[in-house]
Amino acid sequence: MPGSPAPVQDPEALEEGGSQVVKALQRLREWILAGELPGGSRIAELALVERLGMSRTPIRAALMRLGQEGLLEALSHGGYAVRTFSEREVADAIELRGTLEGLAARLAAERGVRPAVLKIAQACLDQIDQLLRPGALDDDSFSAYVDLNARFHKLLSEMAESAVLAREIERASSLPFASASGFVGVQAHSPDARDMLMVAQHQHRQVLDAIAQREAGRAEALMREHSRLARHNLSLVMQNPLQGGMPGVQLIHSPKTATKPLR
Amino acid sequence: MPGSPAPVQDPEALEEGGSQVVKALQRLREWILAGELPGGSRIAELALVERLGMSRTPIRAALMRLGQEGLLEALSHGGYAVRTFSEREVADAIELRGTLEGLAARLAAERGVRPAVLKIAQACLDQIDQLLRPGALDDDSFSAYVDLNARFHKLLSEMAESAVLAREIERASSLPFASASGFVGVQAHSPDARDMLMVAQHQHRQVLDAIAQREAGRAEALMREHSRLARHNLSLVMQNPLQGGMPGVQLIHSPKTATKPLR
DNA sequence: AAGGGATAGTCTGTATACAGGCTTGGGCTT
DNA sequence: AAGCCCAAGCCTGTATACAGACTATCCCTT
Repeated sequence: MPGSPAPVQDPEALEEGGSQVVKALQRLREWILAGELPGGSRIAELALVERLGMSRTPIRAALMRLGQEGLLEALSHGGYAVRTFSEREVADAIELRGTLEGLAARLAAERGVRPAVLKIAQACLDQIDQLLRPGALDDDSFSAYVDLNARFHKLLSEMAESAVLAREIERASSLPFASASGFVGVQAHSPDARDMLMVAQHQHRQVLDAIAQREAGRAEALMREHSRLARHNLSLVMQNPLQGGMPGVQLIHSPKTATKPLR
Repeated sequence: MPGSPAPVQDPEALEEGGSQVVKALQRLREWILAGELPGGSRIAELALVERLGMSRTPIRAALMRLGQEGLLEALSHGGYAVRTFSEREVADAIELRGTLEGLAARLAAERGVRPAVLKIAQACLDQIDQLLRPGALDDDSFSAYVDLNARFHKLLSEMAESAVLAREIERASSLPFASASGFVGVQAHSPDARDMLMVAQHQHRQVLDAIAQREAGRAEALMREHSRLARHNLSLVMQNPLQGGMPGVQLIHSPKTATKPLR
């Protein structure tokens, strides 16, 4: 009998994170990327009811959303499983993001960008330059770089002033290893780290210049090429599986591991 | 008291369409594209409970999904509204699809396609040729063309053998006016109709040839250009708003109509 | 008369109950 | 001993109940 008073919303549950659905989304994403909920494992809603401390309804909503995001795989007979990715699928996802960002850069160049917006982006790049000064490359700098890099990429996607495209770029970047900043930390402690970031930063500058100069084709090509850095980092990780580089790596399986034995 | 027996699933409800969620999705899409549920109007779940004859749970699932598909807009204070699109947004969506299909064509050309698959695509184009023989252009032929055209585009997206990309192309084509076949019927009764289809068919042939010859750049450029036909049809519709061309046109508003007064 | 506040109605987010189906384990048969 | 059948348990899809919040209308005050 549902008549029991049952506080519909635990006050503490709302403390942060808005609705229960949002909270479930965040926690689930964390768990999947951290490797709890290992790749390929089926997700039982009831288990999540316990672990998340909420009812099935918001959990189901979160699972649906993660399914459409691509982090979960909808099983044919109902339910979800944590998805795994082949190296090629990850490479394709990176290529996809690069293509979309290239399109955004091209549209921005063709349509023109307000000087104020260009200024903001340039300021963002200036901050990155500060971080990359020789000898200032500690962990904090890396973390700051990741933030600024994400910000610059977001600014670029907004320059096209296309809600449709911006949304799709965000979608394509939702997989952590497809996102612009996903693999940056891979060689955080490699001596080559700074060199690669310098290359990336050069590309940032060139893209912004191309957009400012209304050189659409150049802007597009540059953004595509820029995404190849992530792909390079991907192959580094796969060849040399040193841990800790990135959340979610354990979801990438080598090609020979069967993709389908899930069920 | 929920103890009432309450047949959980009305047997008639299952007759066709699988689960209730799928049924709700189909009906809602129909209604939105047919112009019931006009653009901008808020969707009340309870009204749908009556009209769809099912409970709120599957309806909510369908609404969530349509929201992520882009046909509905999530309101800030909860609930959904039927989304409307500016002409530029539609043009961007078409450009997006063209870009993604271009990427698929390029990947297919780079990676190579099994001869058997190429044969199937060629057979598909042969069938379209048959339809386009002079003088055989009635409504049935148009309907058949739409089907074959959709099939060819789907074959192309599969040639890249990238699940990630195929999925994204399907997503980008989910808006009817962004899909490859969306605007085909626009000038069904125009004297120029056959001419344009001939152009499209020529591009189909060239793309397939480029892929077979492993000419990746050419394949990509051709698919992008191919999407410009849809964009041309879009501008035709907007200049000359003769009705009946396509389901969902009423969701496209002229740029001056405010986009935000929803709430 | 106009504006502000209070109240009632409606709606969404969440929790829970129920039914059918799939999976899994054990027992039986050959 | 191995394979098949049956039954029990769990799990998902669906329906419904409840509580907080927003909206809109109406009345009161200035």
